[in-house]
Amino acid sequence: MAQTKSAERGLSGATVYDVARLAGVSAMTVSRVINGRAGVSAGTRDKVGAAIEALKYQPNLAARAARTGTLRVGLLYSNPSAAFLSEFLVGAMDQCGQCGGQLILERCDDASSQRAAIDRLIDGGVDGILVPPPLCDSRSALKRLAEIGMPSVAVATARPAAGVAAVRIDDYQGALAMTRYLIGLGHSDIAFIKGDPKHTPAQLRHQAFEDAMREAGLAVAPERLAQGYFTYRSGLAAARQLLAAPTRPSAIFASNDDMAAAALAVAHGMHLAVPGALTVCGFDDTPVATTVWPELTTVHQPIADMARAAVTLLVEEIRRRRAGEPRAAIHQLLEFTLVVRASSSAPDGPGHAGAAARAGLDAGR
Amino acid sequence: MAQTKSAERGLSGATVYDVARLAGVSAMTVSRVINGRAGVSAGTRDKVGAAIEALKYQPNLAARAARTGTLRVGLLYSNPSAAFLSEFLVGAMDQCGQCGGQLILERCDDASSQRAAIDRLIDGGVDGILVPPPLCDSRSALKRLAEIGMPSVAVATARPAAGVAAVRIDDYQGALAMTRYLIGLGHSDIAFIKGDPKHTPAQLRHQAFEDAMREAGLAVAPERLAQGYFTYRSGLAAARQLLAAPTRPSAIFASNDDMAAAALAVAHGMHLAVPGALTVCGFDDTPVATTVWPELTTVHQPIADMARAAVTLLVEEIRRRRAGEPRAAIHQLLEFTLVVRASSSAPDGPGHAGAAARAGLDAGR
DNA sequence: CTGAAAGCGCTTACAG
DNA sequence: CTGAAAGCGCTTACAG
Repeated sequence: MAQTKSAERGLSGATVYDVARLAGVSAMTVSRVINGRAGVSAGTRDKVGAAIEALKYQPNLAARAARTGTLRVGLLYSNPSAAFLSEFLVGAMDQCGQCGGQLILERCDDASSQRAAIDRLIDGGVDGILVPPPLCDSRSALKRLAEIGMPSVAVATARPAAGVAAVRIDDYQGALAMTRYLIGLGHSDIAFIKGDPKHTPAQLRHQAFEDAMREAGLAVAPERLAQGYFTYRSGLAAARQLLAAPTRPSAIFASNDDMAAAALAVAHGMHLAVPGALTVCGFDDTPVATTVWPELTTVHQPIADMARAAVTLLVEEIRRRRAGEPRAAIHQLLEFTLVVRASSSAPDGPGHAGAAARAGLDAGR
Repeated sequence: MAQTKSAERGLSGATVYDVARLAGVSAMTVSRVINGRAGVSAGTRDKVGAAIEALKYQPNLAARAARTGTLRVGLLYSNPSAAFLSEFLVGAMDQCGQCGGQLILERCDDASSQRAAIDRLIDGGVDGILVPPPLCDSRSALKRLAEIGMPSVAVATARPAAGVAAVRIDDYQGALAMTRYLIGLGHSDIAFIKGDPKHTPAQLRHQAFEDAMREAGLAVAPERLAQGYFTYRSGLAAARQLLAAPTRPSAIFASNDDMAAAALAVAHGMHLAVPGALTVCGFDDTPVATTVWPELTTVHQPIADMARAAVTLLVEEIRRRRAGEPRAAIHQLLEFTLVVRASSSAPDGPGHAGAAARAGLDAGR
């Protein structure tokens, strides 16, 4: 029995006491160094650091949690895309693991069950709550969390409520970059599929599209705009409508990947070569972007990193609450990436070569 | 400070001692009842149970882990579908939470990094490893885990290696049920898109299709079979090939949802109404099944439940190893469900009405 | 700047 | 069938 002890605790069974003995200090001091607390001389700090290295010491998170009280991080999720959820979970678990926190999942499907789900998390003793989309855009959910003073972080909402911490990319800049990229390729007649107006990113993405077009001196005719709702099916209808116009656009920018995938399906149905006859772009870089063919040019959101950042922000808010300090409510912006894949190219259909020529972009032909 | 104590531990700050006092027993006995250990009289058990109820007592997982040594469950994942991963994570985290275990994720992208990923998990001190697809079909990964005597559970592999515990659905019965359902609808000319031959479920699903057809006295012409690789793109090519045959089948059964979604896209491109002119079915019930339009009839795998079962099996294997008992290597089969959605119906194309009539199924027209 | 002591809530031998 | 005691590895007041 006794000989299995070290095996049960990974390869290095070292404890604070082993480190303390080797470094010639007390366990207390080791603890102080590990937790980066002030009031340790540089020399002592180095000695302890060396001992930790030598012993390959890793703190026992369970023991720490027993003393400190485990940080319980609640995650309120609601029918999100599986792609978003899996990446988000990977990032959140990773960061929770780093700080010995425990992640507790609670699902709520419709708005009416939000309150119940929040109550279940509270009953479960969570110290703070992560609110990914689409819940992060729900006024009532956020309001309830604020009322009970629960530390919380909204993730990927374009216009976070004041007073609530948030992590997101800049949807406006992302859509601006995509539109400028298309214009740079030589497209001047670009259609846009709008997202669900209830989700805040939809508005910013649309606004950025219009602004980038105006900035380039390009017009956006009403028939180049279609309303979608972020679903594949709504993308099907929107793309059919856009491509039924008397003259066809040379590119379609859909405000998420699901709708872009639908536009691709409609284009194939009309025997339009993508990207030759029609360029199609999405937003989010979800797995569907690399599932469909050709793979989608899109804007990548670093979801796992956003989750890690959200956990870090939440832990800080929890600390502040315990210390009696006011909320920090930091809004953190992460970098997006424009990912160019096979679904976009310079326009080259019969009606578009001229446009490209006018823009002086196909001089090489 | 002291008054925040109970707040830090959820609503009920009760400990074993509180329960013990109320029940008039010792903390030890409470512990025994909680852990379902034998050697407690029915009367005592009831008293303790009542006290737990009254105090809304919830065991402090961190404290338990500090004493027992946290169970560290490794999850070796490798570029799986996001849909699979998110559901799997939800189930695995849930079950790990129940037993105070900690889930540690390790990603390995290609076969060459498998060994390194396994070593990282071992260095991280995991007690056992969960192996979801496609890694569960990797001989080398499983062999390595067996060599070092690491308790492990393969998930969703159709033919688990002997000596390794496994959780799965019966792919053969699932594909048999789907084929019989199509035949029952009146289809007699059914095409099949095979999956990646490297993945074990692919073979069983194909075999079941052939067997169900034979059982009904129906022939499967060579041009009704196409090779796919579980990807959307391979499904596109396979469906084009199947639908280019001189006579068209009335139904296509793809051995996963991604390929069925591709078949749908090809059908739309050929202006074939689904399900009117062509029935399309998938397998797995991933989110794409409800993303595309019409939504796919498919076979549902209860992935979250499979993850829960896998964690339970793994914990048991770990216990056996610690107790010096031999591996149990249980193979657990979970129920699948045939989910009928809008992509399937009785055949009613010009060439197929006759077939249905012959089967006596459209007497109502 | 550093340490000896007490304790987090639970469970594991060991007794009865 | 039941319990008193010791201890998991860590950290938190309290001293110096």
